Amino acid sequence: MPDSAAPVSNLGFAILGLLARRASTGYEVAQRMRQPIGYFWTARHSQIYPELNRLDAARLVEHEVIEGAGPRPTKRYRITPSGQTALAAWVVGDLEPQPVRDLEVLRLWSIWTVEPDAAHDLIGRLEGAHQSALDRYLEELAEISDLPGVRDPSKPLFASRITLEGGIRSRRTALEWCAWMRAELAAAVR
Amino acid sequence: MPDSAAPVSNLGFAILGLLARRASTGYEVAQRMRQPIGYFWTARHSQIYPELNRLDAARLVEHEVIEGAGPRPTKRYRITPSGQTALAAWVVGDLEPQPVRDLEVLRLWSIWTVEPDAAHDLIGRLEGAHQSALDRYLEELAEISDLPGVRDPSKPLFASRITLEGGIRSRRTALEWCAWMRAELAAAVR
DNA sequence: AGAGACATGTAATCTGTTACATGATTCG
DNA sequence: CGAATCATGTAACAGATTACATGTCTCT
Repeated sequence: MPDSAAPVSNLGFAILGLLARRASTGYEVAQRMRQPIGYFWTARHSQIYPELNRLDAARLVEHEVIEGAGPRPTKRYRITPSGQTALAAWVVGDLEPQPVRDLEVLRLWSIWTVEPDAAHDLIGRLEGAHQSALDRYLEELAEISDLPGVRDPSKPLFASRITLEGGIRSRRTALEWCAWMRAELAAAVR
Repeated sequence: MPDSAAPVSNLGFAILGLLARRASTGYEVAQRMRQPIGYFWTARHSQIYPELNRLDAARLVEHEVIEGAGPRPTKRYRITPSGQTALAAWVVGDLEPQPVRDLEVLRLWSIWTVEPDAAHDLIGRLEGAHQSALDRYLEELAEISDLPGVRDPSKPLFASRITLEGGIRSRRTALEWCAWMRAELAAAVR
Protein backbone atom coordinates (compact mmCIF):
# COMPACT_ATOMS: atom_id res chain seq x y z
CA MET A 1 0.00 0.00 0.00
CA PRO A 2 1.47 3.39 -0.98
CA ASP A 3 1.81 6.30 1.43
CA SER A 4 -1.78 7.48 1.40
CA ALA A 5 -2.91 11.02 2.35
CA ALA A 6 -0.99 12.24 -0.72
CA PRO A 7 -3.51 13.35 -3.36
CA VAL A 8 -2.15 13.29 -6.91
CA SER A 9 -2.77 16.36 -9.07
CA ASN A 10 -3.96 16.37 -12.67
CA LEU A 11 -0.39 17.09 -13.71
CA GLY A 12 0.67 14.03 -11.74
CA PHE A 13 -1.75 11.84 -13.70
CA ALA A 14 -0.57 13.37 -16.96
CA ILE A 15 2.99 12.36 -16.07
CA LEU A 16 1.91 8.89 -14.92
CA GLY A 17 0.14 8.45 -18.27
CA LEU A 18 3.34 9.38 -20.06
CA LEU A 19 5.50 7.05 -17.98
CA ALA A 20 3.00 4.20 -18.34
CA ARG A 21 3.75 4.36 -22.06
CA ARG A 22 7.48 4.44 -21.65
CA ALA A 23 10.11 5.18 -19.01
CA SER A 24 11.73 8.60 -19.43
CA THR A 25 14.02 11.13 -17.85
CA GLY A 26 12.45 14.33 -16.52
CA TYR A 27 13.87 16.12 -19.52
CA GLU A 28 12.11 13.74 -21.90
CA VAL A 29 8.82 14.14 -20.03
CA ALA A 30 9.19 17.91 -20.45
CA GLN A 31 9.84 17.50 -24.20
CA ARG A 32 6.80 15.31 -24.62
CA MET A 33 4.55 17.73 -22.72
CA ARG A 34 5.57 20.75 -24.75
CA GLN A 35 4.35 22.53 -27.87
CA PRO A 36 2.92 21.93 -30.36
CA ILE A 37 1.18 18.67 -29.41
CA GLY A 38 1.49 17.61 -25.80
CA TYR A 39 -1.62 15.49 -26.18
CA PHE A 40 -4.02 18.08 -24.82
CA TRP A 41 -2.08 18.97 -21.73
CA THR A 42 1.09 21.01 -21.37
CA ALA A 43 3.57 21.74 -18.61
CA ARG A 44 7.04 23.27 -18.27
CA HIS A 45 10.06 21.60 -16.81
CA SER A 46 9.85 23.81 -13.73
CA GLN A 47 6.54 22.17 -12.89
CA ILE A 48 7.56 18.67 -13.94
CA TYR A 49 10.68 18.13 -11.83
CA PRO A 50 9.03 18.87 -8.47
CA GLU A 51 6.01 16.77 -9.45
CA LEU A 52 8.25 13.82 -10.34
CA ASN A 53 9.79 14.10 -6.88
CA ARG A 54 6.34 14.04 -5.28
CA LEU A 55 5.31 10.99 -7.34
CA ASP A 56 8.56 9.35 -6.35
CA ALA A 57 7.95 10.07 -2.65
CA ALA A 58 4.46 8.55 -3.01
CA ARG A 59 6.04 5.43 -4.64
CA LEU A 60 3.93 5.84 -7.77
CA VAL A 61 7.12 6.09 -9.83
CA GLU A 62 10.67 4.96 -9.18
CA HIS A 63 13.97 6.06 -10.69
CA GLU A 64 17.41 4.79 -11.47
CA VAL A 65 20.41 7.06 -11.87
CA ILE A 66 21.96 6.80 -15.32
CA GLU A 67 24.90 8.49 -16.93
CA GLY A 68 24.13 11.68 -18.80
CA ALA A 69 25.01 15.32 -19.28
CA GLY A 70 24.36 17.96 -16.67
CA PRO A 71 25.62 19.09 -13.29
CA ARG A 72 23.21 16.86 -11.37
CA PRO A 73 22.61 13.11 -11.67
CA THR A 74 20.40 12.11 -14.61
CA LYS A 75 17.44 9.97 -13.58
CA ARG A 76 15.25 7.65 -15.60
CA TYR A 77 11.75 7.31 -14.16
CA ARG A 78 9.40 4.37 -14.59
CA ILE A 79 5.88 3.86 -13.27
CA THR A 80 5.45 1.36 -10.40
CA PRO A 81 2.62 -1.20 -10.10
CA SER A 82 0.89 1.04 -7.54
CA GLY A 83 1.32 3.96 -9.96
CA GLN A 84 -0.47 1.94 -12.65
CA THR A 85 -3.25 1.10 -10.22
CA ALA A 86 -3.65 4.77 -9.26
CA LEU A 87 -3.69 5.83 -12.91
CA ALA A 88 -6.34 3.28 -13.90
CA ALA A 89 -8.49 4.27 -10.89
CA TRP A 90 -8.27 7.93 -11.88
CA VAL A 91 -9.22 7.18 -15.49
CA VAL A 92 -12.50 5.55 -14.51
CA GLY A 93 -13.16 7.88 -11.56
CA ASP A 94 -15.91 10.48 -11.28
CA LEU A 95 -15.88 13.23 -13.83
CA GLU A 96 -17.26 16.43 -12.46
CA PRO A 97 -18.13 18.93 -15.22
CA GLN A 98 -15.06 21.03 -15.69
CA PRO A 99 -15.41 24.76 -16.20
CA VAL A 100 -15.19 25.91 -19.80
CA ARG A 101 -12.28 28.30 -20.32
CA ASP A 102 -11.67 29.44 -23.88
CA LEU A 103 -9.93 32.74 -24.48
CA GLU A 104 -10.77 32.86 -28.20
CA VAL A 105 -14.47 32.41 -27.58
CA LEU A 106 -14.25 35.09 -24.88
CA ARG A 107 -12.89 37.49 -27.50
CA LEU A 108 -15.63 36.63 -29.94
CA TRP A 109 -18.18 37.30 -27.23
CA SER A 110 -17.10 40.97 -27.37
CA ILE A 111 -16.74 41.12 -31.16
CA TRP A 112 -19.79 43.37 -31.41
CA THR A 113 -17.64 46.24 -30.06
CA VAL A 114 -15.43 46.39 -33.19
CA GLU A 115 -15.90 47.35 -36.85
CA PRO A 116 -17.06 44.61 -39.29
CA ASP A 117 -13.73 44.77 -41.18
CA ALA A 118 -11.76 44.10 -38.02
CA ALA A 119 -14.19 41.35 -37.03
CA HIS A 120 -13.77 39.68 -40.42
CA ASP A 121 -10.01 39.86 -40.10
CA LEU A 122 -10.07 38.38 -36.59
CA ILE A 123 -12.12 35.40 -37.73
CA GLY A 124 -9.70 34.91 -40.63
CA ARG A 125 -6.78 34.71 -38.22
CA LEU A 126 -8.68 32.28 -36.00
CA GLU A 127 -9.34 30.13 -39.04
CA GLY A 128 -5.64 30.06 -39.85
CA ALA A 129 -4.79 28.91 -36.33
CA HIS A 130 -7.34 26.09 -36.44
CA GLN A 131 -6.16 25.03 -39.89
CA SER A 132 -2.54 24.70 -38.84
CA ALA A 133 -3.51 22.76 -35.73
CA LEU A 134 -5.62 20.46 -37.92
CA ASP A 135 -2.68 19.93 -40.29
CA ARG A 136 -0.42 18.94 -37.41
CA TYR A 137 -2.97 16.48 -36.03
CA LEU A 138 -3.50 14.89 -39.43
CA GLU A 139 0.21 14.45 -39.83
CA GLU A 140 0.49 12.84 -36.39
CA LEU A 141 -2.37 10.49 -37.16
CA ALA A 142 -0.84 9.47 -40.49
CA GLU A 143 2.39 8.64 -38.67
CA ILE A 144 0.74 6.21 -36.26
CA SER A 145 -2.19 4.76 -38.19
CA ASP A 146 -0.29 1.87 -39.74
CA LEU A 147 1.56 0.87 -36.61
CA PRO A 148 0.69 -2.38 -34.81
CA GLY A 149 -1.68 -2.09 -31.84
CA VAL A 150 -3.44 0.98 -33.15
CA ARG A 151 -6.78 -0.88 -33.12
CA ASP A 152 -6.23 -2.74 -29.87
CA PRO A 153 -7.98 -0.95 -26.94
CA SER A 154 -5.42 -2.32 -24.49
CA LYS A 155 -2.53 -0.61 -26.30
CA PRO A 156 -1.40 3.01 -25.87
CA LEU A 157 -1.54 3.66 -29.63
CA PHE A 158 -5.26 2.98 -29.59
CA ALA A 159 -5.71 5.82 -27.09
CA SER A 160 -3.38 8.11 -29.05
CA ARG A 161 -5.46 7.48 -32.14
CA ILE A 162 -8.84 8.19 -30.55
CA THR A 163 -7.71 11.39 -28.83
CA LEU A 164 -6.10 12.59 -32.05
CA GLU A 165 -9.31 11.77 -33.89
CA GLY A 166 -11.14 13.94 -31.33
CA GLY A 167 -8.75 16.82 -31.99
CA ILE A 168 -9.22 16.49 -35.74
CA ARG A 169 -13.01 16.47 -35.44
CA SER A 170 -13.08 19.49 -33.15
CA ARG A 171 -10.73 21.53 -35.34
CA ARG A 172 -12.76 20.72 -38.45
CA THR A 173 -15.90 21.78 -36.64
CA ALA A 174 -14.21 25.01 -35.54
CA LEU A 175 -13.26 25.71 -39.18
CA GLU A 176 -16.86 25.19 -40.31
CA TRP A 177 -18.01 27.48 -37.52
CA CYS A 178 -15.55 30.19 -38.64
CA ALA A 179 -16.89 29.96 -42.21
CA TRP A 180 -20.42 30.21 -40.84
CA MET A 181 -19.51 33.30 -38.80
CA ARG A 182 -18.01 35.01 -41.86
CA ALA A 183 -21.26 34.36 -43.72
CA GLU A 184 -23.30 35.76 -40.84
CA LEU A 185 -21.17 38.91 -40.82
CA ALA A 186 -21.45 39.28 -44.61
CA ALA A 187 -25.21 38.77 -44.55
CA ALA A 188 -25.59 41.69 -42.17
CA VAL A 189 -23.13 44.05 -43.87
CA ARG A 190 -24.92 43.62 -47.23
CA MET B 1 -5.41 58.85 -21.55
CA PRO B 2 -5.79 56.28 -18.76
CA ASP B 3 -3.11 55.45 -16.21
CA SER B 4 -0.90 53.30 -18.41
CA ALA B 5 1.66 50.75 -17.12
CA ALA B 6 -1.33 48.77 -15.78
CA PRO B 7 -1.77 45.67 -17.96
CA VAL B 8 -5.30 44.24 -17.90
CA SER B 9 -5.66 40.48 -17.35
CA ASN B 10 -7.91 38.12 -19.29
CA LEU B 11 -10.27 38.18 -16.35
CA GLY B 12 -10.30 41.98 -16.59
CA PHE B 13 -11.39 41.79 -20.24
CA ALA B 14 -14.03 39.21 -19.36
CA ILE B 15 -15.47 41.65 -16.81
CA LEU B 16 -15.21 44.61 -19.20
CA GLY B 17 -17.12 42.55 -21.79
CA LEU B 18 -19.81 41.89 -19.24
CA LEU B 19 -20.07 45.53 -18.16
CA ALA B 20 -20.06 46.72 -21.79
CA ARG B 21 -23.34 44.85 -22.14
CA ARG B 22 -24.86 46.20 -19.00
CA ALA B 23 -23.85 47.92 -15.76
CA SER B 24 -23.83 45.58 -12.76
CA THR B 25 -22.84 45.22 -9.13
CA GLY B 26 -19.92 42.94 -8.31
CA TYR B 27 -22.39 40.38 -7.05
CA GLU B 28 -24.21 40.38 -10.38
CA VAL B 29 -20.93 40.02 -12.28
CA ALA B 30 -20.16 36.99 -10.11
CA GLN B 31 -23.60 35.48 -10.86
CA ARG B 32 -23.13 35.97 -14.57
CA MET B 33 -19.66 34.38 -14.54
CA ARG B 34 -20.75 31.26 -12.67
CA GLN B 35 -21.93 27.78 -13.58
CA PRO B 36 -23.40 26.37 -15.72
CA ILE B 37 -22.99 28.86 -18.57
CA GLY B 38 -20.60 31.70 -17.90
CA TYR B 39 -20.11 32.19 -21.62
CA PHE B 40 -16.91 30.14 -21.83
CA TRP B 41 -15.15 31.78 -18.93
CA THR B 42 -15.74 31.46 -15.22
CA ALA B 43 -14.56 33.24 -12.07
CA ARG B 44 -15.48 33.34 -8.39
CA HIS B 45 -16.44 36.42 -6.45
CA SER B 46 -13.12 36.32 -4.58
CA GLN B 47 -11.36 36.95 -7.87
CA ILE B 48 -13.91 39.42 -9.20
CA TYR B 49 -13.99 42.00 -6.39
CA PRO B 50 -10.23 42.70 -6.40
CA GLU B 51 -10.23 42.82 -10.21
CA LEU B 52 -13.08 45.35 -10.23
CA ASN B 53 -11.01 47.52 -7.90
CA ARG B 54 -8.03 47.32 -10.27
CA LEU B 55 -10.18 48.21 -13.28
CA ASP B 56 -11.61 51.08 -11.26
CA ALA B 57 -8.13 52.35 -10.35
CA ALA B 58 -7.18 52.19 -14.06
CA ARG B 59 -10.32 54.22 -14.92
CA LEU B 60 -11.60 51.50 -17.23
CA VAL B 61 -14.76 51.23 -15.14
CA GLU B 62 -16.45 53.61 -12.72
CA HIS B 63 -18.90 53.02 -9.90
CA GLU B 64 -21.68 54.68 -8.04
CA VAL B 65 -22.74 53.70 -4.54
CA ILE B 66 -26.34 52.52 -4.40
CA GLU B 67 -28.49 51.25 -1.58
CA GLY B 68 -28.50 47.51 -0.99
CA ALA B 69 -28.10 44.76 1.54
CA GLY B 70 -24.80 43.94 3.17
CA PRO B 71 -22.33 45.33 5.68
CA ARG B 72 -20.37 47.32 3.08
CA PRO B 73 -21.59 49.85 0.51
CA THR B 74 -23.16 48.31 -2.60
CA LYS B 75 -21.59 49.55 -5.83
CA ARG B 76 -22.89 49.55 -9.37
CA TYR B 77 -20.11 49.45 -11.98
CA ARG B 78 -20.25 50.70 -15.54
CA ILE B 79 -17.62 50.69 -18.28
CA THR B 80 -15.99 54.03 -19.16
CA PRO B 81 -15.19 55.25 -22.71
CA SER B 82 -11.54 54.36 -22.19
CA GLY B 83 -12.65 50.94 -20.96
CA GLN B 84 -14.57 50.44 -24.20
CA THR B 85 -11.52 51.48 -26.21
CA ALA B 86 -9.31 49.04 -24.30
CA LEU B 87 -11.82 46.22 -24.76
CA ALA B 88 -12.11 46.77 -28.53
CA ALA B 89 -8.32 46.94 -28.88
CA TRP B 90 -7.97 43.64 -27.02
CA VAL B 91 -10.60 41.95 -29.19
CA VAL B 92 -8.71 42.66 -32.41
CA GLY B 93 -5.24 42.22 -30.86
CA ASP B 94 -2.78 39.45 -31.61
CA LEU B 95 -3.88 35.93 -30.81
CA GLU B 96 -1.01 33.72 -29.85
CA PRO B 97 -1.92 30.00 -29.99
CA GLN B 98 -3.13 29.10 -26.54
CA PRO B 99 -2.10 25.81 -24.99
CA VAL B 100 -4.71 23.07 -25.18
CA ARG B 101 -5.79 21.92 -21.74
CA ASP B 102 -8.56 19.35 -21.60
CA LEU B 103 -8.82 17.06 -18.61
CA GLU B 104 -11.33 14.68 -20.23
CA VAL B 105 -9.12 14.10 -23.26
CA LEU B 106 -6.19 13.55 -20.91
CA ARG B 107 -8.18 10.75 -19.23
CA LEU B 108 -9.03 9.18 -22.56
CA TRP B 109 -5.39 9.25 -23.47
CA SER B 110 -4.82 6.70 -20.67
CA ILE B 111 -7.98 4.68 -21.35
CA TRP B 112 -5.89 1.76 -22.63
CA THR B 113 -4.95 1.00 -19.01
CA VAL B 114 -8.51 -0.03 -18.03
CA GLU B 115 -10.85 -2.90 -18.89
CA PRO B 116 -13.11 -2.50 -21.97
CA ASP B 117 -16.24 -2.50 -19.77
CA ALA B 118 -14.93 0.39 -17.68
CA ALA B 119 -13.85 2.23 -20.84
CA HIS B 120 -17.31 1.83 -22.33
CA ASP B 121 -18.90 3.13 -19.15
CA LEU B 122 -16.56 6.14 -19.03
CA ILE B 123 -17.42 7.14 -22.57
CA GLY B 124 -21.11 6.79 -21.73
CA ARG B 125 -20.72 9.21 -18.83
CA LEU B 126 -18.80 11.64 -21.04
CA GLU B 127 -21.60 11.45 -23.57
CA GLY B 128 -24.15 12.31 -20.88
CA ALA B 129 -22.15 15.38 -19.83
CA HIS B 130 -21.88 16.64 -23.41
CA GLN B 131 -25.56 16.00 -23.98
CA SER B 132 -26.66 18.05 -20.98
CA ALA B 133 -24.34 20.90 -21.94
CA LEU B 134 -25.81 20.79 -25.45
CA ASP B 135 -29.34 20.91 -24.05
CA ARG B 136 -28.50 23.97 -21.98
CA TYR B 137 -26.95 25.75 -24.95
CA LEU B 138 -29.93 24.98 -27.17
CA GLU B 139 -32.26 26.35 -24.53
CA GLU B 140 -30.18 29.53 -24.21
CA LEU B 141 -30.15 29.97 -27.98
CA ALA B 142 -33.92 29.49 -28.23
CA GLU B 143 -34.37 32.18 -25.59
CA ILE B 144 -32.45 34.82 -27.54
CA SER B 145 -33.00 33.91 -31.19
CA ASP B 146 -36.18 35.96 -31.64
CA LEU B 147 -34.94 39.05 -29.82
CA PRO B 148 -34.17 42.24 -31.77
CA GLY B 149 -30.51 42.83 -32.69
CA VAL B 150 -29.65 39.14 -32.80
CA ARG B 151 -28.56 39.48 -36.45
CA ASP B 152 -26.88 42.86 -36.11
CA PRO B 153 -23.06 42.46 -35.73
CA SER B 154 -22.87 45.69 -33.74
CA LYS B 155 -25.17 44.36 -31.03
CA PRO B 156 -24.19 42.16 -28.07
CA LEU B 157 -26.90 39.60 -28.88
CA PHE B 158 -25.22 38.89 -32.21
CA ALA B 159 -22.05 37.90 -30.36
CA SER B 160 -24.01 35.84 -27.81
CA ARG B 161 -25.64 33.99 -30.67
CA ILE B 162 -22.43 33.17 -32.54
CA THR B 163 -20.55 31.98 -29.45
CA LEU B 164 -23.54 29.85 -28.41
CA GLU B 165 -23.64 28.43 -31.93
CA GLY B 166 -19.97 27.52 -31.51
CA GLY B 167 -20.72 25.74 -28.25
CA ILE B 168 -23.58 23.82 -29.85
CA ARG B 169 -21.46 22.73 -32.80
CA SER B 170 -18.59 21.61 -30.61
CA ARG B 171 -20.82 19.61 -28.25
CA ARG B 172 -22.56 17.90 -31.16
CA THR B 173 -19.17 17.00 -32.61
CA ALA B 174 -18.08 15.65 -29.22
CA LEU B 175 -21.21 13.48 -29.09
CA GLU B 176 -20.48 12.06 -32.55
CA TRP B 177 -16.93 11.41 -31.47
CA CYS B 178 -18.15 9.53 -28.37
CA ALA B 179 -20.40 7.35 -30.55
CA TRP B 180 -17.46 6.69 -32.84
CA MET B 181 -15.26 5.70 -29.90
CA ARG B 182 -17.88 3.23 -28.62
CA ALA B 183 -17.96 1.66 -32.07
CA GLU B 184 -14.16 1.42 -32.15
CA LEU B 185 -14.18 -0.29 -28.77
CA ALA B 186 -16.94 -2.69 -29.81
CA ALA B 187 -15.16 -3.55 -33.08
CA ALA B 188 -12.10 -4.66 -31.14
CA VAL B 189 -13.92 -6.55 -28.37
CA ARG B 190 -15.75 -8.67 -30.98
C1' DA C 1 -37.16 32.14 13.92
C1' DG C 2 -34.62 30.19 10.25
C1' DA C 3 -33.35 29.63 5.33
C1' DG C 4 -31.77 31.68 1.37
C1' DA C 5 -30.64 35.39 -1.59
C1' DC C 6 -28.15 39.76 -1.57
C1' DA C 7 -23.66 41.92 -1.02
C1' DT C 8 -18.52 42.66 -0.37
C1' DG C 9 -14.46 41.71 1.12
C1' DT C 10 -9.70 39.01 2.88
C1' DA C 11 -6.51 34.95 3.74
C1' DA C 12 -4.50 30.68 2.74
C1' DT C 13 -3.42 27.56 -0.59
C1' DC C 14 -2.67 25.48 -5.05
C1' DT C 15 -1.43 25.66 -9.95
C1' DG C 16 1.14 27.49 -13.59
C1' DT C 17 4.54 30.81 -15.96
C1' DT C 18 8.76 33.32 -16.29
C1' DA C 19 13.19 33.95 -14.96
C1' DC C 20 17.46 32.55 -12.69
C1' DA C 21 21.23 29.13 -12.22
C1' DT C 22 24.61 25.52 -13.50
C1' DG C 23 27.33 22.57 -16.37
C1' DA C 24 28.47 18.61 -19.75
C1' DT C 25 28.40 16.80 -24.57
C1' DT C 26 27.93 17.13 -29.54
C1' DC C 27 27.98 19.30 -33.97
C1' DG C 28 29.48 22.68 -37.21
C1' DC D 1 35.10 28.15 -30.13
C1' DG D 2 30.31 29.02 -30.08
C1' DA D 3 25.61 27.33 -30.45
C1' DA D 4 22.32 23.82 -29.59
C1' DT D 5 20.89 20.03 -26.99
C1' DC D 6 20.93 17.40 -22.83
C1' DA D 7 19.86 17.68 -17.99
C1' DT D 8 18.00 19.24 -13.34
C1' DG D 9 16.84 22.19 -10.27
C1' DT D 10 14.98 26.88 -7.46
C1' DA D 11 12.67 31.53 -6.91
C1' DA D 12 9.47 35.01 -7.84
C1' DC D 13 5.25 36.05 -9.48
C1' DA D 14 0.51 35.64 -11.50
C1' DG D 15 -3.87 33.36 -11.76
C1' DA D 16 -7.46 30.65 -9.57
C1' DT D 17 -9.84 27.93 -5.76
C1' DT D 18 -11.34 27.25 -1.11
C1' DA D 19 -12.27 28.89 3.16
C1' DC D 20 -13.07 32.60 6.45
C1' DA D 21 -15.77 36.70 7.76
C1' DT D 22 -19.73 39.89 8.16
C1' DG D 23 -24.39 41.51 8.01
C1' DT D 24 -29.12 42.79 5.74
C1' DC D 25 -33.49 41.85 3.61
C1' DT D 26 -37.29 38.83 2.17
C1' DC D 27 -40.01 34.92 2.30
C1' DT D 28 -41.95 30.93 4.73
